[in-house]
Order: sequence, then structure tokens, then C-alpha cells
Amino acid sequence: MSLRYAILTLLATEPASGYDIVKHFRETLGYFWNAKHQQVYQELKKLSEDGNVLVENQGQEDKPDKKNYRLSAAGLAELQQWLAGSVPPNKINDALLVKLYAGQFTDVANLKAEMHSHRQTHENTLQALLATEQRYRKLTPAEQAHHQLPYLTLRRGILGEQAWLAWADEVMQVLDEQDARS
Amino acid sequence: MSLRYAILTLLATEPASGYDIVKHFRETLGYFWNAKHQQVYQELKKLSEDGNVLVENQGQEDKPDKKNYRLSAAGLAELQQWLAGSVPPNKINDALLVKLYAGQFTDVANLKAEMHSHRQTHENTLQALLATEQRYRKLTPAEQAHHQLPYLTLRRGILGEQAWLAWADEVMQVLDEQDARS
DNA sequence: GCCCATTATGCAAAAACTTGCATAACAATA
DNA sequence: TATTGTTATGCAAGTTTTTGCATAATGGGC
Repeated sequence: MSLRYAILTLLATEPASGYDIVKHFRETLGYFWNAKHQQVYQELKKLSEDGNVLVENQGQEDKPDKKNYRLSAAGLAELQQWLAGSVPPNKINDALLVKLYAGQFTDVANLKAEMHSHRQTHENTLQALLATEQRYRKLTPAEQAHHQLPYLTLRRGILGEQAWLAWADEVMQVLDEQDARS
Repeated sequence: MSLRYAILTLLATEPASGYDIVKHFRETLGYFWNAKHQQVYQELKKLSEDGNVLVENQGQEDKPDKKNYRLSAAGLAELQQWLAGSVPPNKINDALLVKLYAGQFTDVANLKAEMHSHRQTHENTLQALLATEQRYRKLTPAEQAHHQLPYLTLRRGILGEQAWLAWADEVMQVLDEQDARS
């Protein structure tokens, strides 16, 4: 349900195509929002039918045509109405933790390999977030103030990933000990 | 898709009813798995049809009858097959971060109230997890060793919640400053 | 020249998940 | 005594999300 509002939020800052939005989720905002392209296209269609966004077809010469979406007054109103309410706490479903919980039914080597692979992903994410933070820190105070709230969400990503990696170290230590004992 | 394996994992430790499983998710494992009761009942039905679990109707005197599910050999095999593969990295969709990101379109008081309310939830969760950790620490070394992997998932919950709260402090500080300036 | 990645959109079907309603007995509380 | 909470299960319908397929042009590497 909140995908709708995630899209409206992006469009509130600047007009974009479905492709742009998907790219944004994948490359920049993946630490707090993820969606497949089909889901985004479908939601944009609905938003368009409901009058929350306006579409403009843009023919491009060397690339496929794109549809440029921008927020309508009604769209901004709906976003603000959503913002006025409270959002439910996050639902967590973590398959990796299920696997660890059930770890006694598989071998330690498997668990170690899995942790290793996930740690790589999280390390990559953290590095990308830290690089973004560096770029933020080089902005002028006025620019920083302007992006302060998005920056706070970036901080969530950074602190979250650091905590994940600290946890992974604990896990690897225990798994190494288990390995040594067998 | 992993709900299936979360359920098989719980049943691998001990037989349980749908109600028991839901309760377990809600009260104990909510920091890494969540599901509504309907979803659990539906999945148990499928697991039963596929021969992965065995059912036994238990009449109870003062309470409604319950269905006791336990893992079959085929169920254990399927769980182990799933464990042998790798699990995809977690998909994150955090509506609170969307709201913060779009914070410029609402007022600071609203954001502060929302953060406050979420912080309360996370503090309660952390306290519950820390209490569970204290109980674990009072076990004998042999018992601790037996629950070492579930304990590692508990650590994830604790480190995750602590990181969340540390982040919330950063956010509240910024929001207080913004409030003071206006 | 062939394959793959990127840009750009979409339909159709399946699977996963939520919401609303329904039943039913007991215990505690207002 | 009426309502609410806990135990215990489930159907039916809806919404959300995923998966599979499809098209189409350009540019780069082998």
C-alpha cells in the first residue's frame, strides 16, 4: 500500500518515468524501498487513472519513448493526507534468520558460506551509502539543510548496515568455533 | 515463500498447532518473522496436503479442539533441501523512512510524534529481547550450546533494535533543532 | 556478425498476503 | 449482566507482489 506513497514522494521532488523510479529504488533507495518494474508501472497506471499524476509522452530519438509522470495537485493532497496519518511499524520477514534458526538441520560449512555471501552484499551496500554520505558532507550548509530529512534516512541505512556487519562478526566467530570443535 | 520453511523449522523442534505457531511468531520471533493467522492456517493446510506434516485432532475439554501438527520425514527432507540452497537477501520496505524522506511536505510536530511512537515500540521490543537474553545466560553451558543458533538470531534482534534506537536519537535531535528554528 | 546489457514499457497469470466475516466456549472485568 | 479477551479454527474476497513472457532500438565487446 505504501508503494503508492513512495512513488508520490519521488514525483513530489521531480517528474520521472517509471524506468527512472525503478532505477532510483534499485540504485539509491534500495536500503528502504524495493519494487519490481511491473509493480511500479502498474501503480503509475492506477495513480494516473485516479488523477494523482499527469502523464506526458516523450519521444526520444536514440532510445525508446518514455512517459514522463508528474504530481498533480490532487496527488500532492493525497500524499499529504497519508503523511498526516501514522505509518504502521515495519513488517520483518528475514529468511536468513530462519535458516540460522534451523541451522542444526544443515552443516556449518553451508551456514558459513551463506553468511559470507550475505556479508559481501551488506558490505557493498554500506560502502555505497558511505560514499553518498561523503557527497552530502561536501555540500554547502544551505544545501545540506535542504536535504536534511533524506540524509536522516541515509543515516538509517548506514547505522543499519553497520549493525548488521557487527552481528555477522559475532555469528562468524561462533560458526568458526563450532567448526574447530568438529 | 519462506513462510513454509519458517513453519517447518518450528515444527522440526516440536509439534504445534496453527495457533501455537502464530503465537510464537507474535510473542517470540516477531523480530524476524511475522504472519497473520489465516496465512499460517492456509500454509499448514498445504503442507498437510503435500505430506510434509502430519495432523492429529486433539479434543480439549475446556478449550476449543486443536489440530496438532508434526513434521513428517518428507517435511524434514524438504526443509533440508531448502537449507542447502541459498536464501535471497532481505527485501526492505520501510514506510517510516518514506514518511521522513517526504517530511518537507508535512510538519515537524507530526514527524516528531511519529518517531516518538515508533521509538516506544522499538524500546518495548528491545526490552523483551534483552529479557530473553538474560534467561539464555542463566542456562547451563550445555543448554546454551544447544540453543546457540537461535541465540544468534536473538542477537540480531538486539543489535538491530539498538541500532534503530541510536538512529532515532539522531533523528530526534535534528527534529528538535528544526523545531527550535521555526 | 552474434550475443549481451541498457533503455523503456507492458500483459497475463500465479502466488503471497491482507481484510472481513464467522463460529464457539470459557474466564475475567466493568 | 454485558462486554471484552483468550483459545482455536476457517472461508471468501480482495489487494499486493512476483514470475514469465513480450517487444524494440541502440551500443559495446568478442
